[in-house]
Amino acid sequence: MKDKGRLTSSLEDYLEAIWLLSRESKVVRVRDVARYLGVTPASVVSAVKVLARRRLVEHEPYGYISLTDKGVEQATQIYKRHTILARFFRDILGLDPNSAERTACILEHHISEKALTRLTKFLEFVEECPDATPYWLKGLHHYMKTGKRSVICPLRVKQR
Amino acid sequence: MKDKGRLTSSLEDYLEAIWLLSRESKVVRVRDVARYLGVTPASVVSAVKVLARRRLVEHEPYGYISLTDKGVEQATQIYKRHTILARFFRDILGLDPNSAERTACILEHHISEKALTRLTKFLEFVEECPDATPYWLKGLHHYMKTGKRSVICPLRVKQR
DNA sequence: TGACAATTTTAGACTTAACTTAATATATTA
DNA sequence: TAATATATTAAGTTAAGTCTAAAATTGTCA
Repeated sequence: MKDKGRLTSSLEDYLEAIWLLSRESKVVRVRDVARYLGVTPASVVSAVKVLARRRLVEHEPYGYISLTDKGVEQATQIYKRHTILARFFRDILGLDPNSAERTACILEHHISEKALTRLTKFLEFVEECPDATPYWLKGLHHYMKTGKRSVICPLRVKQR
Repeated sequence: MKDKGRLTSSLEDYLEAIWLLSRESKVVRVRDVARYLGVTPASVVSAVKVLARRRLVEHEPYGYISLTDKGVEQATQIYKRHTILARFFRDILGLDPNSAERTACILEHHISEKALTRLTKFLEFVEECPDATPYWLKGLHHYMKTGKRSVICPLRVKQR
């Protein structure tokens, strides 16, 4: 039994779409996915075939598409990658929401589990610490905007 | 005159390789690139053709490969993306050097200019501030390792 | 200098991925 | 049950990235 490796970006998009749609509609049809992703139904069918071969979705001809447990797990992971990245670029790096989203949409297919874990911890560290934005983060955002360090930040002066 | 859009990941790798090799060897031949990237010379030739069509490299048959100004500029950009990402994942997120490198090698082909700018500013903010590691970063690293916040960090307590 | 070795190029083919269109098949429902 | 919506299949396209094998060129050195 060979390991099938990671899904392609495209297949991840299909899986993610199915998952997202199934959270709103109870049932997901080929047509829904096609509309959502802006492709023809035929494309969805062949993608679904691959996903089914990998036991990520179940699909009987002319029926609904449903996720297996494995499928849900993997879709969840993809979506988590997406949200973590979006939050990082938006809340930490101060990218506008649209750019942050677009960035997340691309990078979510390429970031490793290891890297994601660190990013997650980072966000946790920032967002769950005090209930307000940490001083240093304010300093960062001020620096991003003005190029100057706020007085609050550099408590320590270059020694020598 | 249509815009040609971004290079593919693969072509970026070729361009980057040529640039890197030209910093050590004065001249770069097809063979060098092939060895460096682990592909056949034939593959290099067809890649170089594409790069030449885009005026990123110059190459007369059976001759050396050299970068145009545009090529240098673009290669430099790619490499910058690489180093910024590697530094971020290594120095900020505390990923081991190998993982950080691998992550950078992949993401360098996908991150947008906008996102990179922010990341750059972030590193600048951290690395050029005091001459030592900022308190909060120490706190972050401590948190990454132990899962606990150091006493230094949470000065502010949850108010309600 | 001339032949052998190394290198480069070309031609052709292969694989994979991701699509499409157009025809056919199945469901739904008015 | 006929019309409509939806799904599937078959076949083809485009593109990227690679390879092998043969041909062309260049470099070297006895």
